[in-house]
Amino acid sequence: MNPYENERLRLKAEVFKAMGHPLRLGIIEFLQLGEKCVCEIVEHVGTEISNVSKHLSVLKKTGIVTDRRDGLKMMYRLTMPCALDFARCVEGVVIKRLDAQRSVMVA
Amino acid sequence: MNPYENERLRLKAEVFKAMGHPLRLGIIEFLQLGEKCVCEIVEHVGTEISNVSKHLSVLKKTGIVTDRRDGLKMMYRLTMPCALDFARCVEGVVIKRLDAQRSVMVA
DNA sequence: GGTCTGTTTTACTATTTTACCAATAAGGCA
DNA sequence: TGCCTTATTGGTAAAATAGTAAAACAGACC
Repeated sequence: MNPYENERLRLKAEVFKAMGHPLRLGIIEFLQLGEKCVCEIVEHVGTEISNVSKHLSVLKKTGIVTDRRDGLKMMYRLTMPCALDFARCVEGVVIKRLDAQRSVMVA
Repeated sequence: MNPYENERLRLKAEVFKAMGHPLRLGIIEFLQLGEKCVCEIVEHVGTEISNVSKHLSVLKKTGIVTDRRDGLKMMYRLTMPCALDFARCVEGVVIKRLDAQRSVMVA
């Protein structure tokens, strides 16, 4: 593994890592509905606005979302559509695990 | 966001998080070539075997890989093919950033 | 049983991430 | 200008993660 290869993996891992938090994933899914302001995102995910803002900056840094100002509001939108394709795929795996958990709980 | 929704996002984020480490991503890409033993993986990624073992357990826990014993060796293989599709997609984004970095270095 | 090989687990330290709260922008409007 | 709304940044404590080395484990083979 040469330096270029290491850097490639590091950048790539950064994208996955950015998506690897429930709140950030929730934001990404919400943004599928279209451009949203921070205030709408806060309302949807239900946590401190400062917390949301920081998570948004993580997503922005890796290029998953981008923002623009609209008056007082900052509008965020997705810039990596393929992220959603994969998210859908993972969904299948996750649903299985959720069902398994429910079976255990019911039993 | 109800409890089920939260749990769904948590599990889903776990998959991304597992892929969000350069070493683990390197392992995943290596396993595209087919089933490999821990010793081969160690040689490929170039770090302590105990470290590789721990990363493998993370990947296994989330269902990205699975293992089987073959004599003394533990063989690992991918179980989430779609992970690769997304990885390829992210690749495009990453390559752009890498190129940008190189431009800066050259300039 | 004893020993070798291949792998996992444990114990430890250093670093990173996270959530919360307070403080600080930055734009709109009286 | 002053004040309101919206969002970001800084600080801090708690929790999670990563890497290393040593110990433990599991199967193969004598």
